[in-house]
Amino acid sequence: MTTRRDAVHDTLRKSEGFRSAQDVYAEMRLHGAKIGLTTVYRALQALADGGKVDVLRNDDGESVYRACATDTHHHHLVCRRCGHTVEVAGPAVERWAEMVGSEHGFTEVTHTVEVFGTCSTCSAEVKTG
Amino acid sequence: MTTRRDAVHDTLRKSEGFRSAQDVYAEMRLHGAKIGLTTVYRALQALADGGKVDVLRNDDGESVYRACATDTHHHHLVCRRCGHTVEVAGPAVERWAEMVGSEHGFTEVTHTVEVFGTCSTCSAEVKTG
DNA sequence: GGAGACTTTGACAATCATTTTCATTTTGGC
DNA sequence: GCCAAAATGAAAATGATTGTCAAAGTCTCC
Repeated sequence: MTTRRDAVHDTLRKSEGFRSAQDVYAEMRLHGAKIGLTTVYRALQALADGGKVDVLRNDDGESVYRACATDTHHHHLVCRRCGHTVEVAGPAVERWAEMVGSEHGFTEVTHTVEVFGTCSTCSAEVKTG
Repeated sequence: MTTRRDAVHDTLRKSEGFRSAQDVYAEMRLHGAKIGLTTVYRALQALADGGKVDVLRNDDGESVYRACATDTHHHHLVCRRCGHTVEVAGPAVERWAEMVGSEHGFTEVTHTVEVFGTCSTCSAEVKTG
């Protein structure tokens, strides 16, 4: 029985940027889906555990999710106004993190890197509007 | 009247790694300080706003704070077991983030970079214990 | 020294995302 | 059809954070 989980995954796929669990839930209900908030949370966690979606925390500390195009390790460049997200690979950062870690004797080094900015569309709007 | 705020700041200074607001509050009470949870939150926010302390989110989504040695922009290498924290500068990362942003037409680019690992002390413990 | 204005404080209630609980439903195998 | 295991979801619980508001502290001006 993975219908619900698939539905959640589909909803994420159709979204441009990162969406919160509450967000996904609200959208699914809007489109008439019969699903509970609990299930959305569980589906999202399962997808994240399985590496199917990426998770990060927004400024409010909420978990936000995104179905990413690539399976490989990558980071995100997120517009802080419209949420538009670009996936970026950064071999330089990977190497840097590894190096910094080993320099200080740390092992099993992982890292979180997120880049925020204002995308061209939004910065144009700010100027005109 | 900045006594409380200073007290909060002092408590942070005495700490090795990142501490949550609840944590700081509990510790201050332990040491006999008469202070309210609300005030700790407010003090921490004020300090963070003023750039006096660094904030990040731990895996639980809690805000954690740290009084850092340097005023300049830097990142952290945090031991995921003991919380031991090393401040690291990473010009390479700064440049990378800037580059990635401008490549995609993003302006006002900021970034968050945190590196987690297991420090030498802890990895030794894991092996023996 | 004291009055008044303004800020800080803190107990408590309110919020809000997330998790837990638990009874019901569904699915799959037999 | 029937049973066991997994999935579902409504409602309650949790827990960090924020808002409220009255009491207390601080400062200035007299």
